Amino acid sequence: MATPTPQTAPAGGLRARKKQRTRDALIRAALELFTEQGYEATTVDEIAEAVDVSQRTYFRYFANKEDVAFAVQEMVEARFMAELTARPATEAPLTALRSAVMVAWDDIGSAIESVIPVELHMRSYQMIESTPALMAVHLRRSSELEEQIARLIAGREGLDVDADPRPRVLVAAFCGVMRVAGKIWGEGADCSVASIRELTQSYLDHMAPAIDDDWRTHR
Amino acid sequence: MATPTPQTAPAGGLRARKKQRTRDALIRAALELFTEQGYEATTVDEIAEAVDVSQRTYFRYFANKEDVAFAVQEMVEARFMAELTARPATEAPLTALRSAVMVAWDDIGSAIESVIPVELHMRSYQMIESTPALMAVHLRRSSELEEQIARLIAGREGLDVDADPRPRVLVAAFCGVMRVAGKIWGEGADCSVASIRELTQSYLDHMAPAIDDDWRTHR
DNA sequence: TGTCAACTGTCAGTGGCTGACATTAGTGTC
DNA sequence: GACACTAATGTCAGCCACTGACAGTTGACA
Repeated sequence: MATPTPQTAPAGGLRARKKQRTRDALIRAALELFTEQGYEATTVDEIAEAVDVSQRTYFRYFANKEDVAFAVQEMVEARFMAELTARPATEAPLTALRSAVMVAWDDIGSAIESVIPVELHMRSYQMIESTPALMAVHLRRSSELEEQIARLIAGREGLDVDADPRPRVLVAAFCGVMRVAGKIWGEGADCSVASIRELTQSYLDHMAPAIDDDWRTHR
Repeated sequence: MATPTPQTAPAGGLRARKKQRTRDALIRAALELFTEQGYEATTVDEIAEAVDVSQRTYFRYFANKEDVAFAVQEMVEARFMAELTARPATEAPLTALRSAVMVAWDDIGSAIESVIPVELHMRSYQMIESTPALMAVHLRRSSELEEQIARLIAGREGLDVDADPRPRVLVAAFCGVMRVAGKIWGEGADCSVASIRELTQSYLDHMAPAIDDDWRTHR
């Protein structure tokens, strides 16, 4: 179960706070090691040692070696889903998705900072994109999120997600475009939140035109 | 299975034929074990033992435990890419993609049969979709294929895939929709090639309408 | 303060995967 | 057919991810 209180909240008693501290330390240490010497070249023992806990303890916090790399990402996704849920039902589906992303990008930076430096998160993102094993997990996680989004969209529109293909189709197309934007961002030089926000906007603008039959008439 | 193509070709010398036989046997044994007792519950030792080779030999044919599950899939993808390459450049991008898929589905069955029973491949597909570790690899492989397709489409249209976002955007949306179709097929009861072909067609038809702003005006 | 439960460390063991080296078995040549 | 050459395979040792079992430690709470 993910920590329900990710913010600077007092977080219950001493035991709970200690746990949170260990978890955050493991994330920080892991990401630092991964980005510095590479994911494969880093052993779980090293991560555990850096935080001064046993390997066994690491595996009590994270199910496997990959999971720790997505701890921050999980926060970001939760934020997006919250924004999407909050969009008014009067908005058209694609408009709601688009707005939720845009709003989410605006305050995700500070949320990340509560666990690790944003700059480290940026480097981690690039590392994920360039590490096959992590890329695979990243994509699977994305597809699970995709399913959640489709159900939410279907709910807004009063549709049965299994009977009407449109929610899944739209969300698949939307997420596909988002993934491309993320990839291009990772390859680029500008590691700012502003740049990914802008890229997202631009790519979503291209969605409808790209589906048009003939690209040659309107260059 | 009429075998109109020289699929049963002599394939070089004895050594080469033996190698091919071992490889096919490993695939068959692995898929049979995976689908019967589950992917995780099957060890590489079991697969190797079923074919009467050493574990080390298995790893000389396949880089890891996952790879063997995608050997047939790889054939299918190659077939699709060949069809896509063969489409006339006068076709609009989405039309070419669509046509290539449709043509490919038509004769993929017999190509698969040359290695394993189609029915086993169907069960394997479902197993992949329901095994997280394999699903992750499946998605990564798909995204790599996606990149190839985008470059091919860009080439057809005389565009720079890095400068013009439309190829990647279209392909991302297209592949997203294809993936949803595959998923729905895997969940359904009809395990025929005809049914996935039909599903694909139907879902692609929904693509453009789904992107429209308002779903309520044209139900 | 003492009891309980949560957290952690240690240890042993399984399974995926690799490098090194010896052995076996097609291939081409005389 | 004997012979060297080399690809394919088997064996073995070892690393690393991951897990179950058990014991020790430390917050929580009456």
